[in-house]
Amino acid sequence: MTDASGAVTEALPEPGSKRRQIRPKAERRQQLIDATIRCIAQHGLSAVTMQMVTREAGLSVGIANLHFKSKDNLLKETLRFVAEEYHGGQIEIMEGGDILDLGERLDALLDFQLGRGVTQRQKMSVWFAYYGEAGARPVYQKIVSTVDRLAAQKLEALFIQIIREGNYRGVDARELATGYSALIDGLHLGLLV
Amino acid sequence: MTDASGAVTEALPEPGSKRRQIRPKAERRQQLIDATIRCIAQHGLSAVTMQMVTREAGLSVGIANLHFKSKDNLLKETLRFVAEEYHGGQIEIMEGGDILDLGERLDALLDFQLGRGVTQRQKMSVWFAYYGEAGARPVYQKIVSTVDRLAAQKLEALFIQIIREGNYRGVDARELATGYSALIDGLHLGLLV
DNA sequence: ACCCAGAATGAATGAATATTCATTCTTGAT
DNA sequence: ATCAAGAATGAATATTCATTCATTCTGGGT
Repeated sequence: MTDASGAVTEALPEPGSKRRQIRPKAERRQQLIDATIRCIAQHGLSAVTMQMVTREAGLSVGIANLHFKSKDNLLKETLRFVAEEYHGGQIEIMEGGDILDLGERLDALLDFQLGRGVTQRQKMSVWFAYYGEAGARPVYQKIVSTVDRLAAQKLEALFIQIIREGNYRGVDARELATGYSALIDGLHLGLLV
Repeated sequence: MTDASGAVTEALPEPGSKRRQIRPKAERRQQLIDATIRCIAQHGLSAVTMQMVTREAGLSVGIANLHFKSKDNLLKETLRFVAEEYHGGQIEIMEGGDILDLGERLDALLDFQLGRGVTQRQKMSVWFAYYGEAGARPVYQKIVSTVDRLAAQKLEALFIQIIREGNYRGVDARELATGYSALIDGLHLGLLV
């Protein structure tokens, strides 16, 4: 095919190229999960469709059911990814040996929890979208609560250390951890509106 | 019609009666909103269907579109109802003249916010279900933020009074109000999982 | 006793969407 | 070069669901 000037067109694979690319399974899964996150953040969990997600990922509809077996499963895996990433990051900070001072460690935790990029904001949208459905979906509840409980334990452990080190009296580490978590969650929620 | 004993049956409209009842518009609207709240709490916002809501209300499918013009509108009105009830209750406590002692007033507020019946829990589910979608739906955001802002102002006013009365130093009422609200929201969230 | 405004019904319609699968294409091994 | 394995595609299918509307029913007014 030639254009008006007679030059041969369609030479380089431009952005919207239809060239079929074969990539390993793991990469495609992540690509689809990332697309799902963006779709949920932008359109809301209840408006997400398979077509939407696969288009966002630049792939065909069939592929989502090839790598995840259903829409339900894709959503579940997306929640698992976000949950593990968020809580995993916290846990790494809390038990990581690279920061020795406890005060600094708490600062780093706060920084991680409240630091905000577009991506972070998107993940929070996803997080709360699932919270909204958690009451009705035991599967979601289980994923969230499993990973949540672990982070809560680490946080309590951190507070226990801080209390001991500072010789504070009359403070219950568990209550402190609960309150701290609730406060952070509430602040996140406020950022969404 | 008579049964074996000769007595006249079908006298009283038993529970599952098919007898068509005509009721004023306002009553039907509330009936449908209540059913919607229960459905969202039980099945999640994204799983709610018109059939589900009308069956829960014990009415036919057509009626929802008669009183609300669409599903979208029914959901919007349901959110408005929950938002106004929740924040209206808070505001009433905060500016109500029936409790004069400020400490007691704060206690009453806490009681209202954390007191828990089944109904309260259901409403919380609804509340957070909408939060999850708020990022994607300007309409929801507007409803929530409008009513939210007002409650935040009243809360700040209450804290200003308390700070003045107690002669506390170095405390910012606005920050205190923000933190208090976030803490309450976070605790509610925790209760859902 | 009769009417009728409008409340209520639910089968039918059409649009949206998850899922399937026959086919096409890519890549690495031989 | 050729081939096979399996990754990717997207048109077709089946299902689910919001919305419509022709029809039925109710209760207050006359």
